[in-house]
Amino acid sequence: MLDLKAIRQDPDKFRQGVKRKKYDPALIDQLLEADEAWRSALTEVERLKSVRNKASEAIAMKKKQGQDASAEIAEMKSVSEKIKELDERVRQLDEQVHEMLLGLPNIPHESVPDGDDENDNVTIKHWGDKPQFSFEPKPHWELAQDLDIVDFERAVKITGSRFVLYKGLGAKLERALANFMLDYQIEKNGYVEMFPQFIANDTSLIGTGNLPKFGDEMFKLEGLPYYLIPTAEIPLTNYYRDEILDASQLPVKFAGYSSCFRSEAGSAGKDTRGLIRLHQFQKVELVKLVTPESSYDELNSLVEDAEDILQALELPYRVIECCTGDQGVKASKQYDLEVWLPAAGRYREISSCSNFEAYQARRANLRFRRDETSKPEFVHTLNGSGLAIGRTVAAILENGQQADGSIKLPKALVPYMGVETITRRA
RNA sequence: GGAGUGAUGGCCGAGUAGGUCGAAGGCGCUCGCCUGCUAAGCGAGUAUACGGGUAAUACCGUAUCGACGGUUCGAAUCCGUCUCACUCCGCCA
Repeated sequence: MLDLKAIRQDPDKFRQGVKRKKYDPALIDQLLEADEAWRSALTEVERLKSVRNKASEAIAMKKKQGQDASAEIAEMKSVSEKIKELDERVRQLDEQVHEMLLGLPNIPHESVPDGDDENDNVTIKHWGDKPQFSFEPKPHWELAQDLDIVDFERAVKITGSRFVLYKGLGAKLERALANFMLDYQIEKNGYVEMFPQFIANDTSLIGTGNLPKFGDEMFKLEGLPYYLIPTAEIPLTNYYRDEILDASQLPVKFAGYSSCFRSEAGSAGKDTRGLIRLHQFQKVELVKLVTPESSYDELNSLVEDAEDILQALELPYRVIECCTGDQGVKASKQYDLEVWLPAAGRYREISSCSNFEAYQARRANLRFRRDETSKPEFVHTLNGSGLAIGRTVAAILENGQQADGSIKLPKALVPYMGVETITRRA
């Protein structure tokens, strides 16, 4: 959510910001119009309430002295009715303004490159050497099925399409990656480990910006205002919702492992094979709550924290700075990490790291106080995947494959896996 | 799932025959005083949001005693619904 007061003060800045985000700048003017109507109604009803309060006091005084106050009471009766009507109008207008505000995207940081879509993103870094094969590299789903470490067909029987079940060393690889990623972030980068619930209520989802606009991307529990979380960002960012933190608590750094559930509405026909796009996947998510002045430095270090994992897993990747048109709606600035998938012959997003500035903090009422006497201020929130585990499995399989179909594992995983290669069980 | 109790400011805790209650008192905290150190003592202050106002303060107004709705000229106080917490019973990993 954007700052309404800031929009009033400098509408043009927000018209342009919204436009850069590929939203209609007229939204700002509509908002200001509704805001104006709300404020004038509010001023009027508050004036009437002031009248009423004074009259009530006078009535109380008269009664105490045993005098008759029926004239005043009769007069106030009509005032009260008017207040009731106006109160309702104020409520409606307030709701309208609030909804419009919730529907607006965050505006991009000035440093973000302009662009329409992913083609305008800027590659800012490459890391690692793409593996060279003396044979035609296989896609990860073939490797996995040949090794009998995932089962797509039976997963469909159990649930439906876009689900997968890991088996044997595949299941162990999932678990090993989760442990490795968590251990790394906790021990090396100072994150606090969190294991959240996988179901969150609507208020939490409004707090992070997934509602009201993106309800159809999530699975909702029937008859309840509860959703399966699309990412651990939801519980971790909402952990301190409606609280005022002490400045000494910042930065808050959480690393949380969870399953993530996405309905993948509108992606029919895309990435239908393999581990790339599923209704359920697991992920280690990094979330930070920081002071406003430090948030861009914190974004850089967040990207590095995610890169650490890719480097430790010896996976070639590149870092992309997302252009204004390809950023998430909530983000002020966003970097994506894309891992190399040799069989596909392309890079795929494996982590997305964003600074939301106060966009989420304002929605979730996440504040901090610099010292005892200062006013509460909104924190800045950031998050990034560290990493999406399904796609990491895909990358390890495709990059580590050998001529005989076995998989050479990254050294960092050997202690977690107990083997150096994944081979087909006899 | 059944039965009961409760929800007040940063914390504890008063406050129901409705009327200066934003709310007594205590603790904590901030500032000042005092005391050759420390402790104690004394005085003052100490919520949040929104609107108006201002260069910014000041200031003015409104709202907030779990949430929502109702009664009333007026509600922390009365009525209804909901949420949450605690206790007991049942059930379960």
